Amino acid sequence: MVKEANTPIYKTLISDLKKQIDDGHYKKGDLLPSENELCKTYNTTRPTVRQALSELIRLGYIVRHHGKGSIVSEPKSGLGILSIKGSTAGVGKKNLRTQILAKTQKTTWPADFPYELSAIQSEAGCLYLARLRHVNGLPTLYEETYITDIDLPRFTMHNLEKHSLFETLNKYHKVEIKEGEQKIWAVSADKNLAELLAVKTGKPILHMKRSMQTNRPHLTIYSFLYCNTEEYFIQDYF
Amino acid sequence: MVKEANTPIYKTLISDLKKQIDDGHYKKGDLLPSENELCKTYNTTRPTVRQALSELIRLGYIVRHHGKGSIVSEPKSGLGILSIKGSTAGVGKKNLRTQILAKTQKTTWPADFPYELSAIQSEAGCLYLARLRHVNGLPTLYEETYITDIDLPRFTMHNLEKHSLFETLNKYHKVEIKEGEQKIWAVSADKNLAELLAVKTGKPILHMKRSMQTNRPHLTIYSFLYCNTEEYFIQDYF
DNA sequence: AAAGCAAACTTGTATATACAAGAAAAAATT
DNA sequence: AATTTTTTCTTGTATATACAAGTTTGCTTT
Repeated sequence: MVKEANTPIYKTLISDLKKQIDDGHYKKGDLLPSENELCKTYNTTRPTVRQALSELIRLGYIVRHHGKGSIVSEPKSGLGILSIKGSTAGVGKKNLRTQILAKTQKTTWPADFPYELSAIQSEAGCLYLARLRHVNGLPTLYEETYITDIDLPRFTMHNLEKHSLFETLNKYHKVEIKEGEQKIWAVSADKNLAELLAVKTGKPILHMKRSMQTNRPHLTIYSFLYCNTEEYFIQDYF
Repeated sequence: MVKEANTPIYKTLISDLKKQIDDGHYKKGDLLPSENELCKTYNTTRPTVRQALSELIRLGYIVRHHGKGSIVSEPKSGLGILSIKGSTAGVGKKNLRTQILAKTQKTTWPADFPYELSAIQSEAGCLYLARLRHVNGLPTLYEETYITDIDLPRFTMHNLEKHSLFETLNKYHKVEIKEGEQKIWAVSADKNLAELLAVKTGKPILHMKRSMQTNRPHLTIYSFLYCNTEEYFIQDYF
């Protein structure tokens, strides 16, 4: 990446420290250099250093302790990942089959898309896919996913039947979920849903609309899902 | 509320502005007073004002626009906080009434408690309360809460009708949610639920079981809730 | 050796100031 | 009247400094 001359000092500091933490130069529990040391290194003053550290706190990279210093903390992993669980235990890979109803394809955003899109996002278009997850042979979760199509070359060729979407995004494109928001409803299965999930019309179905920000600017993942929670349930961490 | 003399200026500013936004003095889309105006009002300097505004951004209360000002936006509450939203906008404090069905009381953990408890937690016992939230007069969310009873003196006396549980825990006991886990179902309203939430038996109801770790060791908050999502929905951030 | 104390760190809060850059309003020009 | 320019107001970035307060270290005293 070409660094612009006008990049603010505090932003340089943020990316430098982030990189060093990601690369393992500073590990979990390590103490970062003190604010005054960072001032010397970057030839700047404490308010500027603190501005950078505040951002790292927000991102979950560090915690600060009064009188002690900045301690590297675990970057939250698994954030935003939903898993299907049974009443006794988790659902293993053997019992889970993913059926692709619509292969990953480049399209334009739907006209009635329920989230506001930035100009850049609209311009970029999106990748769309629809999947149906079967647990022990039972269709349980229907999910439609929209991903901003920014800098994801050849993403459509990945086989998302065997590997999870988030795994693939992370492994091949270094995309990480930073934060997200979800809206949750309990709805009645209409005719379409009843057919998809093989339940009777009127059955309670869990419905979620989710938007997830990533470490890549403008790359947002949107997910709309319906889940039959009769036998299993949805679990997530925050 | 008794204000301590040593409260930092920026914290006063945060709570003042938060209050004015919550109370509707500043509405969504409104422009907050400029940083310089706030400096005059609070007899302080821009860095201090900006420290407060940064926190309000983090909390989702405002967005700042270079050259324009600070614009009030919909507050996204903190980690683990669930909020009830309507299809058009958030549910304001005016429209939300909290009815206490079981006052905060010290008890032992239920025998059939669905989460594993550590020895220390079992020993400590728990505080229990049950609440029913009405939105625009409609009973919408029934919630049972269990809190490990560790170092929370006189917690039972707080009035949780007017103030949120998390606010109270944070304000008076400096308890913060660090991380959590939630399980989600869509269930059918049984007779009991139907009566509580004033719906017909069989209506789809959102059910969640949540456990939340705090910054205090062993202090875990458990919440079991049922929500009628016909008119409103549940929203959370991660 | 152990306890208590002081010094030397650390981050937390705050003042005062300066200039850059984006946005909007006012003034000047066409 | 419409357009352009200027001014003014806004937030963004940064320096320099000061003292408060929590934590650790090492010294001093017992």
